[in-house]
Amino acid sequence: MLTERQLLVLQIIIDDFIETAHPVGSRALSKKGSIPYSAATIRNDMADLEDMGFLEKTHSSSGRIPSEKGYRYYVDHLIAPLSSEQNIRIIRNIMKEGIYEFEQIVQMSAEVLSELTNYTSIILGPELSETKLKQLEILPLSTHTAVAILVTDTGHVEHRSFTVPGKIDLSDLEKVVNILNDRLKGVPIIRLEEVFQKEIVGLLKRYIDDFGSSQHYLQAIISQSNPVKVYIGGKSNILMQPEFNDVDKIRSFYSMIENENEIANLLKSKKDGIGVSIGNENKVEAIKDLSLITATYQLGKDQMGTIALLGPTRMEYKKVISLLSSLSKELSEALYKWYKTSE
Amino acid sequence: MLTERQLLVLQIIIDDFIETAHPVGSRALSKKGSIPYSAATIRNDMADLEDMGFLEKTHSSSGRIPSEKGYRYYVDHLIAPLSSEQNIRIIRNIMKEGIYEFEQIVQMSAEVLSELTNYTSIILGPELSETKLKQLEILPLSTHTAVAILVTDTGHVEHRSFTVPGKIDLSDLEKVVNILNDRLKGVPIIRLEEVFQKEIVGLLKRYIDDFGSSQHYLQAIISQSNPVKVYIGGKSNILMQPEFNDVDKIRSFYSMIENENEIANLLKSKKDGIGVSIGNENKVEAIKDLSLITATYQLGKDQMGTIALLGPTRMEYKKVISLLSSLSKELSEALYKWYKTSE
DNA sequence: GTTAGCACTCGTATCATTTGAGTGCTAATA
DNA sequence: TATTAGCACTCAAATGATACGAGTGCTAAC
Repeated sequence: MLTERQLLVLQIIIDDFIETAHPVGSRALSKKGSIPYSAATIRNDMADLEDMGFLEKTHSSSGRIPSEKGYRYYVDHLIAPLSSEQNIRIIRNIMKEGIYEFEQIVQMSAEVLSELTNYTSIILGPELSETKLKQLEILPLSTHTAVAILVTDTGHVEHRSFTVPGKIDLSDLEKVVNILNDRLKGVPIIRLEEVFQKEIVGLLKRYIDDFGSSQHYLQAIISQSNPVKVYIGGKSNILMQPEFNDVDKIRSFYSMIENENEIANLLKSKKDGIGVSIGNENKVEAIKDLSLITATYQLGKDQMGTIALLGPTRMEYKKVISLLSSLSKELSEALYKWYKTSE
Repeated sequence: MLTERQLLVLQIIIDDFIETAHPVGSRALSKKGSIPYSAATIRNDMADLEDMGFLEKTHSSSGRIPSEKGYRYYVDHLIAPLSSEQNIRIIRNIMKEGIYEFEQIVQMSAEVLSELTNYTSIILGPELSETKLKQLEILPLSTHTAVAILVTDTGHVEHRSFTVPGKIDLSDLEKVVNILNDRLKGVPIIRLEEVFQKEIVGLLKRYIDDFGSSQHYLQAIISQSNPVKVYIGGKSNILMQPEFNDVDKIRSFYSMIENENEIANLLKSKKDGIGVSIGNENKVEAIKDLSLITATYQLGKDQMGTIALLGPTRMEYKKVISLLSSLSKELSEALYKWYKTSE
């Protein structure tokens, strides 16, 4: 369907445009020597490629720029995964310090990723669906206040302080904590509230004198919204890209990127492996002129997190894809080592 | 030194410029009716005010805009603190939900503050100098990994996971945790490391068989850098201001605002009460054309945090100052109630 | 002391013109 | 038949002239 030469032309145009962000003209291409045909020949192919929807013009006598369909074809057929010894070296460098803390390493990865690409990186922590409660503690801080701490088997810690009207009865508190731990340890985080309601409320009512007044607080602790953690790196790096030379674009980008929920939803639905969404392929309005590359990483058996890069549709797909797939592999490995003895 | 009329002119010009962001001309002022003098008279006063350095021109035949000296005078002499029933109502609304968590309330305050003003708000958590250790826990997650949790008397929780090469000996761990709690409870956070070195290392060496190999990990837990928490609200709200219509300005603003350390340093040195730094009065290069209004709030006896708003020098000083002072008062009160029983 | 009047300044908006990189099409060439 | 050269045409962006308007400073009159 596409001749050899047309493929070549398409490829060169996209490469060129990715590099320069300027429309690519036939004459300039021919002169640059990366293709041994005359401007006229290239022009013919360009016209064909435009008819087929792979290229576009910004105005009637401009050079060509890739269409989204063009990028899609490019990503699907024209890029060979880069051998990425260099990437791996960089990534190993992040990892080698020894994982002191999962969150730290993720944060750092996000920053490096963005630094390396000048796009904005987003990392989603693992979904909590399979995470289980390891331990629950409630420490009294004073007569009326206490802090509840919730630890999962992945080492994730959540805490919440609260204040109660009456005095805290220390022996009651101990009883409550014991019962809670007894019944809730090993229960998946997302089922905590359900189990609490079904199995524990009744139990506590029998054992604790004035349980009614405390139920509300306990419930708040247990059912705390457990959003997936979102790490974003280099929000301002993306401003280096020429497509963000427009103040309005910056505004809408930032008001999107600051809404973590939206971002989490954006990424949550991604399936395994590398995913590429170009421009309007994205369902979220605010990034319909950006591209999103996602990769997943494994944590334990069933848990999964997502790494992503958000940049202009004119993105260095080759580099980004290889970088993300390296990183996701390394991350999975490091986390495997870290958690393998947990089960 | 300044005539009544000159004061009036200065005041009106600044008010007008704050509102519109456009240079103010004599004719327009006179016509608007807010001052009962002719354009010529106003012009004379304007010229005098310019000679004295309170006003500036953007070019030889433009209207006047306030100079930094002008803003300074305005802030120091021309604004009467707004009676802020409305502010207080808004703020009370934030507070009344009941403080479930200090951090949550601070975060929320920051956002509301920014929403109300369209500037960027910054809140510094309390300095930890006077905060004391309430409890230290180390929970094993698996044979090689554990998570350490550190709770302060203010209900602040820090945690850190780590992995050790050898197996974790549970009875040793218990001993260690007991010794640590025994010796470190009530010790100010900033002195933790010192006390650990002086009093505990020796002790542990005697009690624990293979203490040498674990010392490193314990140390890491205890001496974790305890930076002051920074909450920033409405990073993108400030883009609404017309002075941010320039992409380069946005770039430099964002690369500053994303460096939390720099911001923490910027605010840490502020003394009690309300502080106003206008333009070049700021020592940090990146905000030399912005104004920073700070207020402090109290937490307990000696601890102090800072609330700030960062906006263009053309800032609604009146509104911002009253808003900040109301909020700092409310925050201090709320925190007082919250922590009063702690000691 | 205040104001009216007037010449002057300068940024901004508008419009015509030029320039240059690009295109499509046709005819010549290999 | 596939490629290339040539040419007329298009359009964005840069340049420059012009008009406009909001502003100023200064002087003289009130």
